[in-house]
Amino acid sequence: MSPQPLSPVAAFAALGDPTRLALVGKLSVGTPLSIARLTDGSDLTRQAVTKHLRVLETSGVVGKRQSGRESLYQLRPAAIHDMRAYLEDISRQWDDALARLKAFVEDGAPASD
Amino acid sequence: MSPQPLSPVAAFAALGDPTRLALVGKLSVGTPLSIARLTDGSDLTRQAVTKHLRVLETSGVVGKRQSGRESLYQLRPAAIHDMRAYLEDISRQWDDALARLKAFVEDGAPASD
DNA sequence: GGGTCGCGCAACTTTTGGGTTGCATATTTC
DNA sequence: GAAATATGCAACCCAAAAGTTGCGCGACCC
Repeated sequence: MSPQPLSPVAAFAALGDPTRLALVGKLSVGTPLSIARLTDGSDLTRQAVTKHLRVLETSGVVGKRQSGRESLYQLRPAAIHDMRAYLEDISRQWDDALARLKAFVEDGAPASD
Repeated sequence: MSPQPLSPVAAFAALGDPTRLALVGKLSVGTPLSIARLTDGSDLTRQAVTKHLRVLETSGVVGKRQSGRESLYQLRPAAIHDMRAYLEDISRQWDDALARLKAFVEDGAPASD
């Protein structure tokens, strides 16, 4: 079966490449696509695309399914969701920090514990 | 001034490294931190950290400010926000696609135009 | 069955990235 | 002003990533 989302790092790294992000874009339309299909628009070799897909699959961003002679790839929204959650966590921490700072400035040094 | 968020690709790539993601984590507490401060926990050289910070800055994830002899780095929530928005866009496209598929299955082929 | 289509594997080349070391320089501190 | 701090810059090293080519093989179409 497809690997569950691993580290957020791997997922971010997976999207941190123009080719792979483009692939994710194509897959975001929902329809499972074959390697040949995914290679079409690009100016890369099928092999290059294959390698990128492997990276996306390993990081849990996409899933692979075999259908006859073709390998169909599909987006895994769970991975996307996890990344979003991670970023939201960072945002939240930041907002909390700002809120504490604001309180500190307005109320004058509150008890620190 | 600090560069505005560039491509989402650059931002994702910036977070796609354990060291840099850790740096972002440290900076998410809100307090601006110097390079020496950011290097403390790590087992890397200050130079290595400096390079990573440069990547984070170039991609717009963090901002740099000079204070005397030290360089203070700070998170740029706008960049984080942009990444979230990007991921949400992908999620939305996916959900829409699924909804269309569901409608198709339940209602039987609706007019396609 | 023969031709074509879609892939996988392996070997190899070329960039890019992560890290280090060494040295120079501006700021602080005493 | 001397010592200590906090950085910046440049040259280098090594490993990993991106991409290509060549070849073999199962799946499909007529």
